[in-house]
Amino acid sequence: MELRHLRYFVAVADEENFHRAAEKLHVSQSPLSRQMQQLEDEIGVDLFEPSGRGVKLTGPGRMFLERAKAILSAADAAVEEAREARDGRIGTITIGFEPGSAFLGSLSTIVALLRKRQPRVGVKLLSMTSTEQQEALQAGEIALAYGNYAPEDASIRSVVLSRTRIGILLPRDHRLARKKQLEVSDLSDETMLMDPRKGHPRLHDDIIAAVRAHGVVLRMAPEIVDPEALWTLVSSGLGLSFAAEKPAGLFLQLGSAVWRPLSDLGVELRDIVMWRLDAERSPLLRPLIEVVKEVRARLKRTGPARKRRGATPTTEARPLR
Amino acid sequence: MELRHLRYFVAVADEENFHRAAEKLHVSQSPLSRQMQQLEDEIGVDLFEPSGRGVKLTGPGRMFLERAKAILSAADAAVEEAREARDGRIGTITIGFEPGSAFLGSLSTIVALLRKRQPRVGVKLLSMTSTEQQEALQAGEIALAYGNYAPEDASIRSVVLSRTRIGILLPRDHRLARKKQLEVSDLSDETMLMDPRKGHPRLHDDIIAAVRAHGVVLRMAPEIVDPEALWTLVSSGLGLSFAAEKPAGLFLQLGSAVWRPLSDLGVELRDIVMWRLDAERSPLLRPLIEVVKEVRARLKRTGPARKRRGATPTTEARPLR
DNA sequence: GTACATTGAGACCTGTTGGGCATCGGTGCT
DNA sequence: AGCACCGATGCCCAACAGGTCTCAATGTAC
Repeated sequence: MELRHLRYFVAVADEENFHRAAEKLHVSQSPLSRQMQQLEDEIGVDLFEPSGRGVKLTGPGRMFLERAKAILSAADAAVEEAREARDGRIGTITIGFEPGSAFLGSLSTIVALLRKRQPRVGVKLLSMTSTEQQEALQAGEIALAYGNYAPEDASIRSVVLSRTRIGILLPRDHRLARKKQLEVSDLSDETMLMDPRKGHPRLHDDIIAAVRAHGVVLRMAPEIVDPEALWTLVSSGLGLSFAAEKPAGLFLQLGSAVWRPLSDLGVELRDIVMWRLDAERSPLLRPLIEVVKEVRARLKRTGPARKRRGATPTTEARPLR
Repeated sequence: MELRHLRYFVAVADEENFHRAAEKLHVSQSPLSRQMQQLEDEIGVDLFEPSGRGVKLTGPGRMFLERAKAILSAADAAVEEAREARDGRIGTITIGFEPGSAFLGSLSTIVALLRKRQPRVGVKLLSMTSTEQQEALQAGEIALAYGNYAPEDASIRSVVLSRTRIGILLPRDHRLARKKQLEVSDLSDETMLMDPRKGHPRLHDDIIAAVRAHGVVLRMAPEIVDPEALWTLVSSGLGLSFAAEKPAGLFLQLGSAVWRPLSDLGVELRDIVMWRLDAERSPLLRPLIEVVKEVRARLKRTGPARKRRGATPTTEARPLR
């Protein structure tokens, strides 16, 4: 059975007359008759019965007519949908992001802006490490990556949305809390809480290496299994923790811990958006990349990528998660 | 675009490999490639893109795949449904009935029994006069007729389910109410209420003719527009009315009117089921006809078609509607 | 009732096209 | 570098969709 059979069948059923149906279909009556016989033979059901001049549908034929019409319009819709997808009006975009370490604020701004402009384009977010992001980008599994590390690959374009200093989260009544600004050497006698390495292996390693470069060996508390607990543990005086300056906002209400910049760590947290160069030629992804560039321009205007180190410290901070 | 294109497309998309897909489809790789090119050309969308060895779907291709699978299974379902309809397992049966005058009790029994045995067969009830029934039966618009008059046509088979005497409905305190049994001549001085002729033209005419045969000319009240009001009007003493013995059940509670048999009217009300002879060869209708015959047999057993005239009268009665 | 018009089915022919075979250029794996 | 495998392409053939003509059946008009 082919769609041709259904198209012919619908025409004959509508006209109840082979000649008129043939005319409408721009074929002659004879092949039309044969196609209908073929259809009836194939499904083994009589679809038409003689009726005065012409034919009319049998009971099963009436039911088959409804189905046939549905199938034909489904076929038309499928083609139309494919064309819309080709033009980027519909589809699904998959974005890989490093959880927590990314400024989800910017990511959600990007997604919200895209949804406003391309409401029929779906967005799927996948949480992954920066290494996984590179692989997924190359494999085409994600169209956009949102994280802290841009690859050197020339086929990957990256845009830095913002930079954030990494400092230290410490109890309000800790002796170091009196200093406006800390140095790595200050940490040599402290117990450090670190959240699990597997979430951000590279950032984790970079921090450890930067500290080691200062000749400081950190005393590490056992890895925190539940990163949500980090702030609470710091507040309780169990240890200090590295943390980004920009807040996640969730833990600020508590106020029993404060954040101080680390002047000589040399590691900063960056929010970077990455995509494959060839993505810029995709009708589906072009609007998304437009949005990313606009968001970057907006951030540049409001706060020109805080590059001045040692600026006013703030208690606004969040754990590295 | 034909279903073949979709079948091939689904196979290639599933296998991500033209050779394997061709093998599965029992064609060679070459025509498969060409069919896919043809499909892409027709809808104007690239569905596949090279990927290592083999191919993989593009974004639009993935969306088209879902649609294609849906269309193919819809086509299979349509064929399966047509076959089920052919075998009478599904479908819709239209029944024409004379409203009110039919013992709807038997009709609903028949329908209920059919629904139990063929739960996927729908029943559509159309209200019509006996004349309309004959025409609709012949035209094939209804498969079954339920009414008071069977045609003489040899191509129509009819089964009498039950017979009911026609008597008189009269106020409880009417002088004739003292008699257990009335005769047509008793009506000569009475005002008769008749419901509109158009509902049951033939029954109406038959009664008039039977009365006239006794030389009695009825004094008629204006035709009742709302047949529901008949019982109330009789109770109010505005006149008498012809009525069947078997109750509709609705008006019996009132009790301010009674029913008496008319011994010499010679018109009785019959519940008859009719169908075209060729219906017995229809797989859809055969179970229905089976049910009708069973219901008749059951009625024969319980009350052998009350043929004895002048039996015990009853106040159970209903207007002729 | 007869003559006529119209219907769908069937025989026959033709042109298109789906399918097979062989080959080619390209690509990933060893 | 060699090899195996991939999809694309040219060429051929056979199947079949479609056209023309005809026919038997069935309504319809007179």
